[in-house]
Amino acid sequence: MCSDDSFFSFKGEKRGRRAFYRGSQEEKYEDGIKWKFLEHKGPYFPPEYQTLPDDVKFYYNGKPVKLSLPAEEVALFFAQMMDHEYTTKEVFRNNFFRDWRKEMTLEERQLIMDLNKCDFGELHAMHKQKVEARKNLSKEEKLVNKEANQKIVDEYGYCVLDHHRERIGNFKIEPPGLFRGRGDHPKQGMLKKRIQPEDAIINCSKDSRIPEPPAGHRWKEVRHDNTVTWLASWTENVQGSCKYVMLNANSKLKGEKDWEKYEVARKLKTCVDAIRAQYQEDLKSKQMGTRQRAVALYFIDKLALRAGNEKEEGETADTVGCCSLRVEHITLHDTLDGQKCVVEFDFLGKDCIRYYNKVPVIKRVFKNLKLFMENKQGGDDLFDRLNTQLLNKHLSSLMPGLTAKVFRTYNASITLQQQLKELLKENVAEKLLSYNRANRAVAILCNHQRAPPKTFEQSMANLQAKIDSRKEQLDLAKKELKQAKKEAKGSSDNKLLIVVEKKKKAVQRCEEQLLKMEVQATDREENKQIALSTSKLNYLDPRISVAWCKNMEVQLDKIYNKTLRDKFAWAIDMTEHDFVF
DNA sequence: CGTCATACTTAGCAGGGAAGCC
DNA sequence: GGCTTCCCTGCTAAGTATGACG
Repeated sequence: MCSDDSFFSFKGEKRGRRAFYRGSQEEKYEDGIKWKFLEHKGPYFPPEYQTLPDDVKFYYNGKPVKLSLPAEEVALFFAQMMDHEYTTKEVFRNNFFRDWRKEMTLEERQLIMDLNKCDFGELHAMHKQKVEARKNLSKEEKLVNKEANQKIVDEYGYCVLDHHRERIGNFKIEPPGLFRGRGDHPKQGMLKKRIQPEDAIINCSKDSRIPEPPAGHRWKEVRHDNTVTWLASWTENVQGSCKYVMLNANSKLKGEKDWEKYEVARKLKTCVDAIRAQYQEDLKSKQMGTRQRAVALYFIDKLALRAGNEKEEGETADTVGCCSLRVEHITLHDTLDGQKCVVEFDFLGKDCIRYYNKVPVIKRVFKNLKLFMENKQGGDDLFDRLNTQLLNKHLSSLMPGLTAKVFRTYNASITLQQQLKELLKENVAEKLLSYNRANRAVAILCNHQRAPPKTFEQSMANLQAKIDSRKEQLDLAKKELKQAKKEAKGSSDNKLLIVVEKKKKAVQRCEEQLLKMEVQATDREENKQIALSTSKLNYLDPRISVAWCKNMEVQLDKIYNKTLRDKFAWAIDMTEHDFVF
């Protein structure tokens, strides 16, 4: 459907892909090779557990019990979380208690049989005290800590990859603790064990200085695999999944990958019409599987749903994406609020964020959905003949590199571009508001939510109070101006004329400040439950924003903070004002 | 051909510090 | 200059996607 012509050199781009390969030795490697040289110091391990002071005691059944070191460490994990709601949850407590008992000695295990008889009060109090003490450190003490941290970053936070010194993203091994899943996670409260060097695999060049394991330890393995980008990995015990130490987003390798992602999405732009025509056609297919695929694709395209891989039941919270939708997640309405063929979605997506939406769909989709739901229970798969592998196989046959998630990237970026075109404004504050509105339209499309800030109501009220007082001030300033004009009228006294000018300026300044605050209030209110940062970071082609800033004469740092400017350095470097996504 | 493992991107949240406010 | 607010950064969980394996 779409040819595989290279996507180099687009309008509005100073250079194409070559921008990443300045210098003669920096040509792109053969397929799958990620680097030729990689050197680093290995991951940084968290400090060992320090036993409790003698005066801080754990009590069981009212009696003080001196716990063994491993049991004590895990007890403290629980004690530290006691202000949090999930230590009251049944699943959390049970998982914790089961794993805690595994760390106990035989005697401890025989004694400590009931979590409800455990008193962590002193441990909890000690923790709170420590937090408080840390907060109250003097400026100098804080500076000392900061410098110590910086030393760790300097030593472990960088690697050398093909002649470039690069920042590592997460060079610290995750410390042990109690697993906190999102939503109703069946494994919440389980013990996330301490990782030892013996658990860690190191990846680096053969000819590099191999990182030294901490004294008295050895690595699980040292390998030299240049088809992957990670520097170290370990297996996490709660879910049994692999964790990786990887480069920072501002690295060349990550930037290149990011650029490629957006190029694939731009490629989709050139053939999305044909793909849409195709799935419209497929809605009529005689093959049930093809029709299901077409409906799923319709959702993914129109609603920016995620692909929806299968998940192992009981291992994670019950969340779904498009392909894994169940009958119980949608309700069909022949008519609703004056609209025809409305599908009501209600399901938990990634991170247990609720997706709730009422969407009118085309008739053929509606009829197919009715068919798919026939003779099924709520818990049955809506698309029983479809999974993400089948879907992606189909997509990659339509366009090289096309997968389900590309639609999210494409629709997010194209939405931003369109919205920015429509929302044209005069002054900088308003321009930024319209940028945020465009950003918000994308965040809504992608269902990027956040918990309303805890202090939201209060800070909103504070802002409103400020607006009110500024209004009063403005009224006053206007009156004064009027008065000054009156006095100056007919007079040629220069002093009076100067006063008039002064008052004019004051009114103007007041008006500007008022407008700024009102814009801020609107922006904040509209943003209450919406997270803009996720789409900015992951879905919006940065070249759109860079070009917009150039055209609007808005400083880039008004929309991108330092981290984002670093991450998108490639886009800042290559984008001209006439860039079109 | 389904299942599992692997690698990498996407996600929201907490805590701390810098910026903004009076 | 002290206080509050809010933004940034780090953290790590939770997705997507694909290739190996039996």
